[in-house]
Amino acid sequence: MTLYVRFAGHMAALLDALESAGDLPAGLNRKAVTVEPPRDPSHGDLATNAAMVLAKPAGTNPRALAEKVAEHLRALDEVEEVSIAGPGFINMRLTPGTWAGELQQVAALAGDYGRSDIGDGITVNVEYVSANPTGPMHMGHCRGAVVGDALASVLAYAGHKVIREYYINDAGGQVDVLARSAHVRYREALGEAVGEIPEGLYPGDYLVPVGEKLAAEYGDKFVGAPEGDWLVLFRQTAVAMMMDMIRDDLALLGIHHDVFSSEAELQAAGKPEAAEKWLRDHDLVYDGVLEAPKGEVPDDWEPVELPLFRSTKFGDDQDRPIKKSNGSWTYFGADMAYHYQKAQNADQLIDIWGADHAGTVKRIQAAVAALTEGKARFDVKLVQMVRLLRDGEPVKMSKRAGNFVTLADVVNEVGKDVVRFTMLTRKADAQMDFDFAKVVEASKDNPVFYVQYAHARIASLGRRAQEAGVTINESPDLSRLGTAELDLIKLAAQFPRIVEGAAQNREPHRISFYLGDMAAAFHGWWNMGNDDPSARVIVVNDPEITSVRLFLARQIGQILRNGLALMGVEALSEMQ
RNA sequence: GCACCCGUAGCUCAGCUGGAUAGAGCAUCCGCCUUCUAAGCGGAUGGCCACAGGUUCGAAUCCUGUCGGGUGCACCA
Repeated sequence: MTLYVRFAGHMAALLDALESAGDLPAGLNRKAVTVEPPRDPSHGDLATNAAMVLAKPAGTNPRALAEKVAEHLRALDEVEEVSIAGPGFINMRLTPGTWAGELQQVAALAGDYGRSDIGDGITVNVEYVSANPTGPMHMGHCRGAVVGDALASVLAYAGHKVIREYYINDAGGQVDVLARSAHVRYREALGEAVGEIPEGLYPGDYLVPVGEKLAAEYGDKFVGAPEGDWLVLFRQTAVAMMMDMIRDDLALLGIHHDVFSSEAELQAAGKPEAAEKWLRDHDLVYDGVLEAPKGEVPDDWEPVELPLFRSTKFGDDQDRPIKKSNGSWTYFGADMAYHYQKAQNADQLIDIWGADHAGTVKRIQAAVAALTEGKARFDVKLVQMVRLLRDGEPVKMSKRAGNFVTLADVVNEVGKDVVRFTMLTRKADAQMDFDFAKVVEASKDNPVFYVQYAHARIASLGRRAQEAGVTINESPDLSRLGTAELDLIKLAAQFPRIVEGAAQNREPHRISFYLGDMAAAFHGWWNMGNDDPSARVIVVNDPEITSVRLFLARQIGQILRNGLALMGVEALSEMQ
């Protein structure tokens, strides 16, 4: 059991004791009680706000209550010193042995140090990427892919059951365009000079193999045939091939989804109809006419009666159509049914979306709230755009010409680990620059490098010690840990809390920031050896202190590895 | 016009789901460094947390309004 978990337990037991002694009324809400490291380390190792939070409901004053709490805390073996400060903070300093014990925990738990059970086995469905199956993945998809994947890993590590899901938008107009584009390539494969790809179709070369496959399969049967004869067939083949391509792209990033759901299949199975019926029965869908849009009204706008979902009842500013005037489902209509389906198999849902879809968040949240009757937690994480730069200059892209920067290009140029780490160096809802030059820079400014470098340094230590001829004691005497070492352990001990925070807030970037801090602290410790040879890890004439420091360094390395694993980044044993 | 995201050091960004004196890197200034792994190290300067109210023991954090930036706004996905 890790330290913070244990102290949460101490706290609960102590409050129970105060209750039964009559010092505290029973049944107080303890949710706001925390045991955390104070911001200012000079206050101590741990601090609790218990007295301040509970004093008022208990009808007493914080200092008096703090005194009683402190009394119990002083009785704990692990606690060296307790003091009451400010408005009623209770600060604790822990014994060096407690920190040494935590270090042993890292060694004992190894890859599981940081694992948590706060998820309590809850099933969370994380839907991410869900790029339209009309071409290879480009950099616009990359950040959401990485954030979603890392978030899924963090949630799993924090004790959730996680379903990684991809929604294939294979039912809308854009896949018909894909099929038509494929038809042009099909004719081309049969020897026709098709010239330039017509405006409005997908011009990319990646459809050439699709045309070839269709030609091989069907010969010239559909060359002059009406669209109705081949559209569905071509669409299916093209979508399947696009999905293969996308899966390959994702694999380059180390991303593998558990479930791929098809919008077309969802519709074929009548899921939207079922959702509509349920909503109509609950008076949440009605037939109505929307007002003309505010702001710029499109030229072809005309009032039509459509089946509308009452999203305004859930905070949206307009009711939303679930079907088009031609009778087919809107994207939203199908998506609503899709979310309902996901909610059947999961307790909580998370969608990772590009920020350009921010405007549609409310309606889908409204739909999920309606269909699950408010029972399922549902978060939409918006991921902001990434600006691609090369030496500070924006990389020009034109989607129409088909020369967008593909994900594969970027991964091939800078590597999977650099891409993944960099995508997590900013919180998801902040815009980000991705500079090809900077992300591979070997300097302190580049967190990717800095963290890897720390890990590589640690990895090299065992080797070094051996070369220096120092005999290493694998179970060293940890009472020889000094203040600088204990400070490192204190930061290391926070890793489990960071994981929990990242999981609860759905913010995987916290892991990368923490790893940056941990690496910086390690480098700082290491650099002490520059000025003072006796502060080095390897002290040739003192095998015991060398063993102690090596043990510590290895556990730091373990934590860096655990954190990097959550981000899907491999830890390097040496820098190239 | 409306909605959403954002506004923290000169710049790029953190800020642990309300805690004590708001942090890091870069830049600037001052020292040091030829090494247990080189791609540096230590220190200093720098803030009305956009602004104004409110909530409470306590606010960068929550609420309301204002200003400023970004994005999106019928049956497109």
